[in-house]
Formats: sequence, C-alpha cells, structure tokens
Amino acid sequence: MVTLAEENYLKAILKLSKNSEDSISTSSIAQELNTKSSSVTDMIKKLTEKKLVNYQPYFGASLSKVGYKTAIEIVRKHRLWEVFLVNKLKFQWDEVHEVAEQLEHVKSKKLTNLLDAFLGYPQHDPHGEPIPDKDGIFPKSFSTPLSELDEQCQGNIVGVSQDNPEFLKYLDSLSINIGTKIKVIKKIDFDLSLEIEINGIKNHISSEVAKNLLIKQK
Amino acid sequence: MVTLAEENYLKAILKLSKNSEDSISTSSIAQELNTKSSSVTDMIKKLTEKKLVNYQPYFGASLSKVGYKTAIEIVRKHRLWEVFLVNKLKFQWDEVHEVAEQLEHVKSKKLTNLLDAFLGYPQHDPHGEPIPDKDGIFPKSFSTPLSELDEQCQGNIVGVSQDNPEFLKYLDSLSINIGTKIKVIKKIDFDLSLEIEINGIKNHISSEVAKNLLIKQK
DNA sequence: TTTTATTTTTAGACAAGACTAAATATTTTT
DNA sequence: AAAAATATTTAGTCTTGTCTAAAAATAAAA
Repeated sequence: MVTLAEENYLKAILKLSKNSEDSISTSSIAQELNTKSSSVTDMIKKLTEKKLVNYQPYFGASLSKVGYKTAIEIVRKHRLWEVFLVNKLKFQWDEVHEVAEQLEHVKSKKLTNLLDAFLGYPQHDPHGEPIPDKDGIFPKSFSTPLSELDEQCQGNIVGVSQDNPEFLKYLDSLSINIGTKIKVIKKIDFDLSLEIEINGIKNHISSEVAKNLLIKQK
Repeated sequence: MVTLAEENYLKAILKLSKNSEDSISTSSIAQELNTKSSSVTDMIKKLTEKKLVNYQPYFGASLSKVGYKTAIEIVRKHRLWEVFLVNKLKFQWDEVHEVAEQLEHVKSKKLTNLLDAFLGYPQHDPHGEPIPDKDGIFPKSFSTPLSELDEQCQGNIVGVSQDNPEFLKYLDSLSINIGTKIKVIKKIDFDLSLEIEINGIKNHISSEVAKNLLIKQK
C-alpha cells in the first residue's frame, strides 16, 4: 500500500525528472514539496525499502520501474479529473489544481478507466498537458515552447507547462488561452523576451513566460 | 481543519444517532469503525476540544450543531458521488460504496455544489437514501420499511437502508432493485419473516431484510 | 446491598511523517 | 591540496491516530 505522503513524493520526483536525466537531489525534492531535507531523506529511505525509488546516499534518488508506473498513474488521474472539472462541471482552468490534487489520490482502477471513457479518452488536460493512457503511454505531441519560435512565425497555443494559478491568471490577463493564435513580432536578444501579437494587439512577454507556452506552429 | 479520521468518527456518530435518540456509547462507535474503545475515547476528546461533539465521560457522545453540519456534508458528498458513479460512469449499485468512501473526503464546497448541479440535484442516491441539499435539508420521504406493511399490501421499492455489498448482492439474487414492485403475501408471526411475491414469483425473506427495504405503498 | 461482570478510561508504547540541531560528506574556493 | 562553504544524513523530539494492559466506573446479579 502506497500512502498519500508517499504518492506525493513519487509525483515530485517524477516532475523533477522531466527536466534532468540524472538522480534528483534531496534538496530539490524538499523545495518542491515545501518540506525539509531531513524529512526527504527519511521518506526516500521508506520508498527505497518499498522498491519504489533507487537511492544512493548523498547522490540523490530516481524512480524505479514500479515507482515510475505509480507516479504516472497519479498524473493520469490528476489530469483526467482536471478535464472533468473544467469540461463537465465548468470550473475555470485556474481553479482546478487544488481540487485535482485531492482527487488524484482516490484509489480505484475501475474509477479511473470509467472516468477516462466518460470523458471521451482525452489526450490533453485543460492546460494542454498530455494525459497518459491506462498503460502509462503518453500521446505524441507536436508542440514547441513559444520561446523557440523565430520572428514573424505564428501558431496556436496548445498548452502550458506550468499550472500554478498565478501564471494562469496572468495568461488570462493577456487574453492567452488554449487555442489562442499568437505571432512572434520580435525577439529581444538582450533578455530573450518577446514582442508578440494576439488578435492584432501587440504585447511583451518575458522569456520565462514564453518557455512555458506550448505552440503548434503553423 | 477537520482531519480524515475525525470525519469518519463524525460520520459514524451521525449514523448511530439515526437509530437512537440518546448519546452514543464508546463501544458502539468502536464497533462501527472497527477500532478499539480506547482509541474512540481519545478521539472523542479531540472532537470535544474542537466543539464537534458533546461528551460526558462514561455516558457517551453526541454531535454538536457544528459537528452535525459537518457530518451531514460528508453524507451529502458520499451520496452525490454514488449518483455520479452509477448514473454517469455506469458502476453497479453494489460497487460504489468503497469508492464513495474516498471521494466523500475531498474538500471543496464549489466541487460539491457543481457536482450536485451536474447531476440535476438528485434527491436520492442509487440505494434510495435521501441526499441533503446544500443547506443540509433532507427531502421529505414517503417510504415505509417493508416490515411494516400488512398482508396482501403492495408497493414499489424506493430504497434500502443499508448499503453493504453483501446485502445488495443478496437483493440482486432475489431480483429486488429500486423500482421493483413487491407484494406481502403472508406475515409469519413466529419470527416476523415475510412471504412475498415479485413478478408473480413467491419468495421468503427474514424480518431483518424486510426492515431494510423501503417501500412506497400503493 | 454487596459481589460480579461489563464498559469506559487512563497509562504507556508504537508507527508514520515532519521538524530542529548537530554531525558527516561533498563541492567549491583559494 | 587544504580550507571554507554547501548539501545530506543522523539523532532526538513532536503530533496524530492507533494499540494493549491495567485501573476505575457503571451496570447487573445474587
């Protein structure tokens, strides 16, 4: 049996594994989960006992095969519930995170798979993040971060790679949503920020924001 | 903040309060939750601290006003989720209990109320149990336990007052479901068991079962 | 109304998770 | 390559929720 706390650690390690290939450091996990390094060390040991992570003292941890499967399953549930909340219950896309954080821990394979079917086997959540299928396979994605587009190129937003409410609200204030058509007018070499155009209206966004906007180029 | 364990205690006390007006004994709560009396005493003290129950040592506990509201809210969520699972996801009525036990602890007023709306403000769950509205008010019910019907009287099953899977599977085996028309042929004075007729087929059920079948008399 | 039986509470212990402070390792700087 | 800085782990404590065994209170029986 995997406890709630353990599930959150696995999810954190999975998330951190996305950006770097090697083992995940104790402190980065601590930061991700707003906890202390000593607590992380304790928990990593428990997860190692349970064969959910591989761990080398002082050199960080990584998910085992079983740990990876478990973590993916949680991500799958999180994103399916987000689809449910937005598409069926009409939540706003910036309101769903906290509720989905709770729903993702409900344990029932049958529930997850029937929910998936009920929603029509969606491939992306309301933020454009890919939803793994029941075997843990992600749909192929054709998106690029906006930050990699050249000047004068354009495309449609298909997703964001962050779903914290502040970021999403900021996007709303720029009229950026899933589906929004966006054009890169100019790249500022100095700080890699972008001048963009949406519906004929020009705006300026930082490279940090551009990196988290996923585009399907046209 | 009310913890998961605390919520389960409140729910148990509410359930036990249905059958008896007075305070609920430590041992009955222990039995309901498959735990030990000493654990119950500990928890009751915490709940008393939090003003969720009224407690007199050696004489049991009862829900405070706030405790009652909290418990009703959990019941509301449990039953709404059961409706969702059966009506939308097509679970069988005897499969939903365990999953609803988890879903009922998800904390979000908005979620509960939007789910209620999405389901069309149902008044009863798939077992016929009444669903309190967002103010905690139960719909009026016109049902009677089958055990109180006189000989030769009939009506339709509108609910059951137990939702453990064994009981529900037994009902299935008798072809008893919500909506089933049922007629009392004979009452056996000796043990209060009943001879009944469903779709022209005669059967015999114990008084214990009859007490848990809710009928709308015709 | 004593004695016996049952129930409830207290006391002490344990596991899960988290924290602080101190001790080790590792990395970086010089 | 040694010293300083940083990161990680260990040791010990705390809270929540549970348990067992013993003590105290209540209920039942003689």
